[in-house]
This record gives sequence, C-alpha cells and structure tokens, in this order.
Amino acid sequence: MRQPVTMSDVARAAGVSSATVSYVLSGKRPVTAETRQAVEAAIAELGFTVNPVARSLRTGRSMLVALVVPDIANPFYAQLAHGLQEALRGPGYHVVVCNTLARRDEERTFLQEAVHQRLAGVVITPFRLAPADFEVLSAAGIPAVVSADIPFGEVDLVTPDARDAVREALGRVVASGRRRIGMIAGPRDATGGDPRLDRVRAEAAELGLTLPEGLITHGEHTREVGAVGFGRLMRHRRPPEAVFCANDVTAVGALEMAEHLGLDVPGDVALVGHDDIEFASLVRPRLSTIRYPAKEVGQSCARLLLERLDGRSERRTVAIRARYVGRESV
Amino acid sequence: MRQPVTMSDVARAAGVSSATVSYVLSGKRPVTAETRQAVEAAIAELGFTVNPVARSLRTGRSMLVALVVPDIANPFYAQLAHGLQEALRGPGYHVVVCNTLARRDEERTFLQEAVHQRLAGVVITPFRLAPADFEVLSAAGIPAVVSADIPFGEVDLVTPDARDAVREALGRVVASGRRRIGMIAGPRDATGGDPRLDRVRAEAAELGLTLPEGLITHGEHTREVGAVGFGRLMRHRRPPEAVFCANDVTAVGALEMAEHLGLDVPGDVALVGHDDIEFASLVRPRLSTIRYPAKEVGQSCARLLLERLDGRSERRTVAIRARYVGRESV
DNA sequence: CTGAAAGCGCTAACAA
DNA sequence: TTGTTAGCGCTTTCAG
Repeated sequence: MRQPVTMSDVARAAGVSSATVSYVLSGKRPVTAETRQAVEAAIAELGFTVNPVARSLRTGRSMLVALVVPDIANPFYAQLAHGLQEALRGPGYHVVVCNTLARRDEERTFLQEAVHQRLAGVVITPFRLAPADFEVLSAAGIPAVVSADIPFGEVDLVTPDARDAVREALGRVVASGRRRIGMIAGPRDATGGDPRLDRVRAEAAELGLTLPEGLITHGEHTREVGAVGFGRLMRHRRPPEAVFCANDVTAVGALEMAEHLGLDVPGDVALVGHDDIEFASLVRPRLSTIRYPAKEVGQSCARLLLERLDGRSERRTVAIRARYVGRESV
Repeated sequence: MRQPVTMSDVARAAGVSSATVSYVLSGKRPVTAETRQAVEAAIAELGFTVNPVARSLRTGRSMLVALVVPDIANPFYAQLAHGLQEALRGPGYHVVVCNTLARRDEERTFLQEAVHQRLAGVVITPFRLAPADFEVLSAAGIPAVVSADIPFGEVDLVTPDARDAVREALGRVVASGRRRIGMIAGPRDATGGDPRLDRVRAEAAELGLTLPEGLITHGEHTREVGAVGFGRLMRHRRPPEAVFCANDVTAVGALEMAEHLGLDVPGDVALVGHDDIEFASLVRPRLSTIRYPAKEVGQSCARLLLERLDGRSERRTVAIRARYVGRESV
C-alpha cells in the first residue's frame, strides 16, 4: 500500500511551503510564475492530488451531492440521475443516491445525513416531507433543489409546465367521444397533495367535465398500484371511458390489467400516462402520455444547484414544458 | 446557521473526555455503565452525530462506495444500484454513482478518484478496463467487486451461471425447428471478449450447431445497436432463424426493427435476450430471455464488499444461476 | 477504566 | 509575494 502523497511532500519537493502549494492550486493568492512552475512540476512528478476529505474537514463542505428519490430503479429517476450526474461531473461533483421508498422517515434521515456529511447540496423529489423538514438543510447552509410539480417551501424548483399538454390530451380524448374520465392518481397523503390530479381536474373543468369521485384511485407509483386501481375503476357501475395516470409506471400497470380483463385500449377505454419513460413507447398499445423529459430535469437540477453554489441567493424556478405525445392508447 | 455539535461538546456535557465519548460510540474499549449512560444522555440531549468527514480523515477511509457502470439509466444497472444501495444502507455505507459510458478513460478516472476520495470500496462492471488498471485500488487497499460474466484479475466477482439456461434456450429454439442462429453480441473490444457470445457458441456446438460468422454483429448495449444489428442480420443472404442478444436492451431494439421490417417474431425469426429487465415482459411479443436478476446481483456485490471490509482476505466468487424465461419471442 | 494529546491533510488568517 | 501556524473533529496511542 503506497503512502499517499500530501501537500507537504509537494512543498518539500518544490522548495516552498505547503500554503504556497495550496494557493497555487486554488489561485486564491497571486503566485510568481517561477514558484507556480516549480510547484506544478513537483505535483506532476509526485502524482499528487488533493485529499478531498481533508479539504472537506477544513472547509466544512464536500463535493458530494445527494439525490434523494423514492426509487432509483424507477426509469424516471434513473434518467434524472443520469442527467444530474453528467452535468455535475464537469465541475467535479459526485452524486450519492438515496432511495427513500417514498417514506417520510427515510426522506428525513437522508436530509439529516446530508448535513452531517457536509454535502454540497441536495436534489430531492419529496413525497412525504413537510417544507419545515428542509430547515435542517437551510440551517446548515446546504442548498437544495426540489424536483416536483408544485413549489415547495423556499427552495429552488424544477417543475413541469403541463397545462397545455394536459389540455391537448383532454381535447383528444373528448374529440374521440369520451366524456367520462377517471384517474389513477398519486398517493392520498403525499406532500402538496396531488398536482397532477388537480391539473387534470382543472383542465377538464374548462371543457365542462367533472371527474367523478368514484373514478379516482390513489396509490404509490408502481405497476401493481396501477393494475389494481385500473381494475377497480373498470368494475365501477359506470366505468370510465378514459383514464389518466399520474405517471407511466402506473399506466403500464393499468395496461397490463386491461389485457388481463380482456379490455381493448383504446377501444373500450383510453389511457394517458405522464412522463414518457422509455418503455411508454414500447408497450402495446403504445402509451399516449404527457412527456416530461427526466434527463433534462436532472440537468436543470444540476444547473440550479451549481448556481447556488456559485453564490446566487434568490430563489429560482425552472419550468420545463411538458408535451402531449399521442400514440396508440387514446 | 446552527453550529454543529462536536464530540467535545458531548464530552463536556457528560463530564468526561472526548476520548471516552469516542470509545462509547465505537465500543473499542470497556466503559462503565455509568459513564456510558452519562455519555448517551448527553448525545441524545445535544443531538450529536459524528462528523464522518473528520472520522474519514483520521481513519483514512470513508463510508462511501462507488458504483462504476456504463449508464445508470440502463434498467439493469438501475436495478443493480437499487439492490446495492439497499444492502449497504444498514451498515451505514452510501453509494456514489459513476457513469462511464463504457469508456476506458472514464473507467480509469473513476478508479483514480476512488482512491483519492478514500472510498471504502468499488463495485464495477468493467467494459474497457484492463485487469492491471485495478492496481491503483489494491495499492491503496481499496476492495473492489466486479460484476461481470467472467473472472477479472484478482478481485471478487459476481457472475451469472448461465450454462443450463443457455442450453435450455437453444434447446427450445432447435425444438421449434430452427438451426440457423445469429447473435447481436457485445462490443468487439470489450475487456474479456464476449463471454455471452462464447457461451452461446459453446452450447450451440454441443448441439452440433455453429453460429455463422456473418450472422454475428457487435456493438454497445443500446436499442439503436440492437436495431441496426438486427437489420443487418436479416438482410443477410441467408438470414438467421433465431437471434440471441447479449442483453435485453439490444433485444428490444431488435424487436423494434423486426416490426419496422414487417417481420413476425417468432414466426419469421425467434429472439432471445439476456437479463430479463423489467420491460422484457412488457414489449410485444413478450421477450424470451435468460434471466439474471439485477437487484440480487447488486445485493451480492454488497455482501462481498462488506465481507472484505470485515477482514476477509481470500478472493470470492458468487455465481448467480441464470434461468431461461420462455415467453413469446421463441 | 479514563484522560491527555498528537496528528490525519488541508485552508486561511496573520505575519513578514 | 511567501511562510508560519492554528485549527477543522475525530481516533488512538501512551500514561495514569
């Protein structure tokens, strides 16, 4: 086990003090060309790289960013992670994945840990968290950016602008002669309620339609939940003619159940998802959905975070325009 | 910004030295019940948690594990990440995702960084890396576990045992009257060659079959590559009657191309994938594939790593039995 | 069984 | 323009 090379090794080799080495690296103080060269030569020769742990201890801040999401295996979050990591890589940050399973205790624990670990920042999709839970972060001066459908406390936000897309989706549904609309919505107790349900409701209202209460089910973002929810809706005394889903994972579950029940989509019932994850276009019928590009979301989260780390102090929101993608399920 | 609580704060509150606090926490030295209680009370009251950064600086090792894979958005790796993170969570480790895009320079950079960051360990699926590239890790005493189809240098390994599964798949293919077999294989220049191709070849040989050279294409693990490769095979003077794919992502690409070309699967050509990622069962026709459970792979990687961190010094291999899952594409 | 103190490698006053 | 030095918060000898 080779001993790591430290700054004072470099300093000795270059005939300067370790402070000078530090300043050559950081550029926080002028250094003559000569010394700089000597130091750089020594660094190259010894193969020195700073010890980020020591640096973090000293500065009280690391180069790690936490990504706190329900489940990294969910394709939406996996893509988001990809975009985030890619955009953070250049500036030297690394991404730590934290799976919360959408549980509040886990969400809180990870925020706690972020402050203990002196992380540089946190990117989070809160599910059960209260805005007040963010205080631990702000108290510690750790910037957070939230990826969610509605504003959340005082932190930066990346959010879909889905109004037109939902309107268009509803327009298509109605144009195909369906007026009885149901929804497989998110969990009933999620933070901030259910903005996607609200949005669909609001746009439906614009068209003079009301979603019957009995045609709305709630649950986590899993195929299972989608399947069960869809089954419930279709067993209703007066089943829906079209079903919106809060995301594509539940929509795929619904599709599976439709097949299981021998129902034709879109013949018997139309189906609209949200997100446009990769397999939305792979299932049959191909899923019509409200596209919200996960990778781009991740990149935007990165940008917002980097700006903060760069000193921005006002709150910012990035709205990403969602688009209706009409495929075969409507 | 609240000042963090340190060990000496706790020590002062409990009327002991900070060393004692440390020992209460680590249990590396006996402590009377009294002192322990006093310390624990102080910890609880002040809400103290150790500063992992300081600990890492002192011990020269952090609680971070790097997961080095081509692309976290690939469902197989996303699942693997999930299993890994879950299994590492209990013992207190965190997972840092590193996307290499299957490029050697990136793979090497991440290993380098792992040693600079004093990471606890590395879990990696090497694509272009040479076994010698691992020396930086072993020189720094950082354990690695490799997830790959064949042994790799001297490090711990999680690997599929796919012999029977491939044999069964080939058996089914042959039983359905097909003898002309092609393959959409991995990249030509990947580390360790292409074990999945080798395996299919070997089992085919057992049945007296040879894969014609002209019916083998190579490429990265993307849908695009699968589609293009499949197109090429089917344009062959004597196209294959069955095509094996090195993984399900390329297989899905192949399926898309089949549809595009108006080819019936399995009527015109059978298709077999590898891995059984979630959407293998969602596409149409449902993909027959050689199941290798990604999440379990992640968990096994975690186990192997934890054992190492716990002091094991002999090399270990975990073989996970792959199973043929017959669906509609054969 | 417990305490004192050194030091991990770095940064940032403070001096020169 | 450069050097000296005091810690960041912890672990771990070495004394007691």
